[in-house]
Amino acid sequence: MPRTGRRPGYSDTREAILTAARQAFAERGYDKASIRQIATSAGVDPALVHHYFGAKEQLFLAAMEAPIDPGKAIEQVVAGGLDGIGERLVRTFVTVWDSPAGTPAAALVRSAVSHDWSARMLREFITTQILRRVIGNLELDPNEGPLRASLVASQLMGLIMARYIIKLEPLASAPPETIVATVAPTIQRYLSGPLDQ
Amino acid sequence: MPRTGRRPGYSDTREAILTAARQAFAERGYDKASIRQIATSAGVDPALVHHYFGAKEQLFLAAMEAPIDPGKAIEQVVAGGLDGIGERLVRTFVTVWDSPAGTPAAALVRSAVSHDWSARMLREFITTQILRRVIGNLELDPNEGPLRASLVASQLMGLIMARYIIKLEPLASAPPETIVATVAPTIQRYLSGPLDQ
DNA sequence: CGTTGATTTCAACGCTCGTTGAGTTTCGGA
DNA sequence: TCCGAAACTCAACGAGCGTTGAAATCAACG
Repeated sequence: MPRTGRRPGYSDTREAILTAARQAFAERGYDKASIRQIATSAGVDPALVHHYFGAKEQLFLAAMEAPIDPGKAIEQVVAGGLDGIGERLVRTFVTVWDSPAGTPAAALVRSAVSHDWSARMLREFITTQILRRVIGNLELDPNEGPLRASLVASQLMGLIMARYIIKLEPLASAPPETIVATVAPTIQRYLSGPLDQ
Repeated sequence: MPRTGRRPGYSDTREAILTAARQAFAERGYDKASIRQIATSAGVDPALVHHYFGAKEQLFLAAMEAPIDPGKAIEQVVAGGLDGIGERLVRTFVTVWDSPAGTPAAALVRSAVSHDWSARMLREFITTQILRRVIGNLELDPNEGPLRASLVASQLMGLIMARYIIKLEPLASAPPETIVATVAPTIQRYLSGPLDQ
């Protein structure tokens, strides 16, 4: 029974590592997530992780790459135009975050707070992948669009922090409908209301 | 010229360590801030930090203890009653965070995301030191009060994240008055408006 | 002036981490 | 069937961390 060398039969090790990495990054953030623990959790030697993905940063990028693609969700939300967009956005948002798809996103947020280039990544991601599309599709006034969009981002990031990271009650356990009912008007006003009232 | 032993003359080493610690915790969060680097930044040996404050957790507590006391600020904000509280709250909030007093608060937030008991601390702090006082002083309906308060917390935490941590533009460089004008109505509605519209 | 205690540094322990290079096993095409 | 490449592990390096115990120096009080 060899303890080293290639294993017999088909093997899905690469995906196993990615899955373990996503969960680790989501639960602990970039810095606290360790390659050694990711390897253990994938039933593998740490060196194998390095063999497949190279340095830790590249593993992080690989783990984030596939699962985060908000393109279709944004299109659906934005398709209906400004009317009722607050409700559609918040409902989609909470649905996604309450689902397993929220895991890698949580990883980005957790990492962004303590890690400099994770913060840069998140900023780039938010602006180029989300805000820009929203602004473009909604045809907002170019003078006000960016501010409106970043206000939306601030409320949604606060929702993430309160509900999923800090777990502030009663927000953390409130049913999705409560969140939608209370937060949607804020988003609606940030996008379509007068900015100073 | 001795390299060890007590230094001649008066010494404010204890305070120097606390100052360095506050800045380090604020810039890097609990985990990444290292005692060795705090010591270096205070011009001191790491062992001296331990001599004065004990373990790292106690140093963190000591660094947070004095500077964070929102009692008076809250009283002023709340004193005027529900009318116009959104504007007063956001203005006070931004003023404090734009000032040096924002440093230790940023430390708490940064640490809370990656560190479990920092998150617990921040949650306790927000609920007992802030939300409870706000709810009590404003005499909110006990059924709605906690939800209203945690919605306020979510928007304010999102503002922190977007403006001070991620530095999302144009929010990060917007003048305080813009923040007040745009965010205050949200806070006002969370506190005094109908919850579902 | 001598002694006690506070202040400060030094050297080291034990730990975890990311990363590396060499070695071992299996697969798959020629 | 052979052989190169892919998969995989082992052992180790070097760095940084929190923490510790002992020693050195100075201040203060009798």
